[in-house]
Parts: sequence; structure tokens; C-alpha cells
Amino acid sequence: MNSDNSCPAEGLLKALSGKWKPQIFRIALDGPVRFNMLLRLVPGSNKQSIAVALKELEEQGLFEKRVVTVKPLHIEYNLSSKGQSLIPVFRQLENIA
Amino acid sequence: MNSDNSCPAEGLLKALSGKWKPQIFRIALDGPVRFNMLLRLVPGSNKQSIAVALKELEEQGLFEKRVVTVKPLHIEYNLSSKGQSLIPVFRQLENIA
DNA sequence: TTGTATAGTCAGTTTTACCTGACTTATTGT
DNA sequence: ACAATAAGTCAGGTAAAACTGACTATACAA
Repeated sequence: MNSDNSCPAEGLLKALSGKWKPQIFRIALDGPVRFNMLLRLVPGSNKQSIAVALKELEEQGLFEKRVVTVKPLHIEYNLSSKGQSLIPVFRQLENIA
Repeated sequence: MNSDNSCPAEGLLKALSGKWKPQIFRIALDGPVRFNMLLRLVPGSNKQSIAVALKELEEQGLFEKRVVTVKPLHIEYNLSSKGQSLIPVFRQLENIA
């Protein structure tokens, strides 16, 4: 188990690491995301990977899951306040890259 | 191969991802780092992992390797200018965490 | 010349991450 | 009633990341 924290940034970096989470987070900047939507939007992705990524982003407290009880009844994921606090960081990374 | 870049931040996130790179980067904020130094400072690490991490950080252009030709002749790694541009981002992550 | 320190490499194994295809459950639309 | 869409789960397999222990090479120091 890793909670050594001599490096506080480690947890957040891990929360955004992996093959799909950066892309998913990026898309979530533009508004709520949904499972099948991501499956369509993220080229090369698959159900399992999207599901795992969404679960981890939620567990890490960056996304919030909610059931939307309108018309065709769906589930959406929004940035939590912690997730939103990452927006400027993410933008900064885009500038540097 | 992944150079899709619909997500510019992805490369930098990857460059700081993995079990050891965040800690190593964090230490490098305080000044030049060296192989055996990291082996001592990073608990639970091992030669191989440190070597791979340093190589990747260098390849990604965040670290610069140089041979220091003084007395006991050693090798040190410093933040490149790109690496330095990540400092405020890293600090921000520490604040959010 | 024997030993110690630095800075690694290499082969083999284990652990973690990711992928695939089949299956599920609930809610709609025709 | 039948098919479609949304949002998944599950088992099994492959690929990537990390770990271990043994080994190498160069420079000093005693």
C-alpha cells in the first residue's frame, strides 16, 4: 500500500494516469460525460476500459456519478469540485506540451 | 502507437506517470539528483526502476543528464527548461491534493 | 592489490494494466 | 411482443510495468 506521502502530488497524478483517463478527463471539461458517449468519442477504447476508468475517476473523487431522471433516463458523470480544481492545472499542461 | 493528440496534456501526464517518477521529480525540485542518491532517498525503490525512470524522464525531455567531472566524478540529472516549466503545475497539484 | 563507491545492465519472474467477446438488466420505441 | 439503446459485468487471455538477484565497468582510497 502506498500512502507514504513524501510526495503529495502523487495521488492526483495517479488519478489521471493510464491509457484512457487523460482523454476522458479532457472531454469532461466540456460538460457531463456518459458511458456510451465516451465509447463513441474515444477512438480505440472499449467498454471495459471506459468502465474501469470512470470507476477510478469517481473513486478518486474527480468525477461524480448521477442518474438523470429525464426522458430516456441515463447516467452522467460530472467533474466534482476537486475535479474542477484540476482544470487550470490541465490547461497549463496543455500549454507546456 | 499513440499520437492521436486530441488531448495535448496526455504526453506530459504519461511522462510523470508510474510508480516512481512523481517522487523522483519531486526530489529533483530541490536540486540535481543522482542514481544512488535516489536509491537511498526513495523507500522501496530498486536499481532497475530508478534507471528506467531516469531514462524515461530524460527521453521525455524533463531531465538533462550530465557527467560532473569533479573529484569523485559522478553523473547528475537536472530539470531541463521544460522540466522547470512543470514546477508550478506540480506545486498546484500539491495544493489540491 | 584489495576493497569501496558510483552507475549502471541483463535475464527471468511476478504483478498490474489492458483487451476481447459473451452475457445481463432496465428502459424505451414500433 | 420484439427489437434497440444505455450501461454495464464477467471470465479468460495478452501485453506492459515492476521486481529480484547476479553481474559489469570505472574510479578512487588504503
